[in-house]
Amino acid sequence: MSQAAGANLSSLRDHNAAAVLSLVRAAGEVGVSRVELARASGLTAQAVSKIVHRLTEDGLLAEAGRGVSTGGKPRTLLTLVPQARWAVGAQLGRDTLTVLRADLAGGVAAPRRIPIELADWGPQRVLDLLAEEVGRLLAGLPRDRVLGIGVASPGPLDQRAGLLHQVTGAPAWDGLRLAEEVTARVGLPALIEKDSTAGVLGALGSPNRAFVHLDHGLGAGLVLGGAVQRGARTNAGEFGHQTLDPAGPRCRCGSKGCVEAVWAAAPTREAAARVLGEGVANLVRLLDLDEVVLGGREVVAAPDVYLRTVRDVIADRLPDPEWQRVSVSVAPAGPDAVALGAAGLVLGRLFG
Amino acid sequence: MSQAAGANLSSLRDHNAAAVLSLVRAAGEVGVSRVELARASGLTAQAVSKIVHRLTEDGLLAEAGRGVSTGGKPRTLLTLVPQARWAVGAQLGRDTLTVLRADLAGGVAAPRRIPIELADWGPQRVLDLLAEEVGRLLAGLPRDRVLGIGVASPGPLDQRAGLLHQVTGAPAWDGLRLAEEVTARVGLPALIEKDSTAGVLGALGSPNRAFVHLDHGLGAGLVLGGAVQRGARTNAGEFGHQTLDPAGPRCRCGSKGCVEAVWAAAPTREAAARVLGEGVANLVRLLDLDEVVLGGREVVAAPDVYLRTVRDVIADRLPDPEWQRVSVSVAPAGPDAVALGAAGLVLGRLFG
DNA sequence: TCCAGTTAAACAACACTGTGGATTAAGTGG
DNA sequence: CCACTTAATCCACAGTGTTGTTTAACTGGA
Repeated sequence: MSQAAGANLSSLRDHNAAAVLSLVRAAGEVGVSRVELARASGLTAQAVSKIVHRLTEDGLLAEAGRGVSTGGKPRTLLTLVPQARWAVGAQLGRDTLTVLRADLAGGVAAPRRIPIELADWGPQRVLDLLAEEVGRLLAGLPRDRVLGIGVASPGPLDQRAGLLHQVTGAPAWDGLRLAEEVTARVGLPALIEKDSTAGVLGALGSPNRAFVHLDHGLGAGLVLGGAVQRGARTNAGEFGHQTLDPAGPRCRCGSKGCVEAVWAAAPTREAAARVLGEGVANLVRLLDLDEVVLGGREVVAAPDVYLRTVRDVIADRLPDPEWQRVSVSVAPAGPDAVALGAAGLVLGRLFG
Repeated sequence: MSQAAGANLSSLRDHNAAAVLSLVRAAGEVGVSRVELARASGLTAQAVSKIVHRLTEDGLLAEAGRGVSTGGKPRTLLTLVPQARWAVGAQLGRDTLTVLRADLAGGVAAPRRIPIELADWGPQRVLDLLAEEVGRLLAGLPRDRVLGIGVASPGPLDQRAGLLHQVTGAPAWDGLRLAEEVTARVGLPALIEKDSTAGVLGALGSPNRAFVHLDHGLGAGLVLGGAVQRGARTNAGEFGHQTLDPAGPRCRCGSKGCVEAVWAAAPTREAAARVLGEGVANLVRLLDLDEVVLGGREVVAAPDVYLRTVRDVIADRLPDPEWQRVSVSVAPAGPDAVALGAAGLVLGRLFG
């Protein structure tokens, strides 16, 4: 419909390599055999054999023991070599800069959270600090094993062009070519992403899932049909400004009764969690999700309240047993979820 | 992330053929040259040449005049041969069966709307009628030029498995293997789709768009990131059951203040359209859409009211000029939009 | 201990994809 | 008439996954 892009033989090779790599990653530490890869990918055994050979030569895969025999030669198990490649992930928060290194398996190394004043300090000082931290993070690592850096930022922004729009309350950052600036400073390919969207890439999960980000505002990162959804202007996920109650309080966006405004005005955390639950139930039903991951500062502060309440509201609002099968969880990486997702954005290119 | 499917050389060929075909379709009756196709697809001129040759032999493309010379040999323009292939589209409505034939360019031939009683008549009678109509529709057409039939139905349903769930108010249809039944009766490959989702395929459009379907209920069909979104249980688009006002009237789904309930309770059509506008504004903002198409019986009855009001509400709710660029329109195929989309589902396979 | 049977993985020849360089087709303009 | 330009094709080729065959490694019964 849109991306009528042709593919050539090297695209084909890369695509299949990514498919195999992705399947091996999904298998985790247990490993998978070549036969299983062939069956799951639809490729022939011979093709898998060749692809695995190439990936092994590149150091991305390794053999890890054998499976049990079922009457013949036992399967040779393959696993990812997590530390064959790295990606840097960063989150520019209003008052915190988070930086970390992620390996191929999504493992976090050397996470750091540094207090900053995003609005007051302005881009130069913050980005210099970022570069310094990245330098520390990559000290001693061969540069050709570092795929790049992903930077998550509050929106709105232009993800494709790599530039920021008017970040609320931080005019100095307006129009900044963030991706270019970062590349120039740290010497790595840089990608930028809205914080809530980055969050959804922080861990593997269902092809139809959302990351609900409770920080200063309310945002959502969406993976639908197996693909990250950014929308026409790369600003999808404005979950917080869905009208939930036309009689509700006025929101900073100008409208009345946005989820975010109602949530912020709730008298107790329990009540706020119920409001969130309503919004999440809407989301689940509209997009037919089967997984919702909660993250962000507010969730980290009170994971149990949010988890329990959101589950309750969903059970209440979606009584059909078919719809009950929605996994609601808290992002395992906790306060690093968004930065890890930013790194995941970079790693994602290897996995298709 | 999910579909780690491998691809082989024939997938590659089909993919590129679809890409080229899709570009030619997008060019419309003006036509495109091979050089332009090469540039747009990223393929080499030679590859495009070969692909066009194959497609021309299959009768799908034809040369249609020459462009103007820019100092050298003028470009040979290519266009789709619309009637090289056909697809049948059908919509099972509660009180109407719509059947039509669509060509490759999305042109409608021989549309028919027949009064039925979906719930009372039951599957056998309705499907026999469908088969009869399809027979009439395809009389004299070589069968190998008919790609298949798409059938749109009220949800919920399992699109992948091709079976219906409990269609509200029509228990006789519950659990019916609709795709199989249709194939058995009309002798064509059959695909099924939720009516609102089918609607979004009724015409070409933005890669991030929604079809908002106002019929007995309110549904939405979503194309995001260039792909139709069906969700985990292939029931995405439950737009009507988004809570819009917790103090609103009780909905047939059990919740209170769903968009659908508030909409249905509106005293005037103007008021109903405003409610719809609120819901659409939520949708646009959440998913960052740049195109919304309105369709369904209620819209056909009063297109102007809905069009104007929805545009007004969006302008009001999304004041940022960046967000203003949302095209709101009424489905050009009018009452045939959903059936045409069902046919489009089948045709879509040719275009990737 | 041997050996037929079974399953996994690799080897070898091959078909078919798009690619790159050279060639032909069909115009423009002096 | 001819140099020049642009479009499209011809031809040899590199590289992908595929098919058919062979080797590796284990099970289990004689």
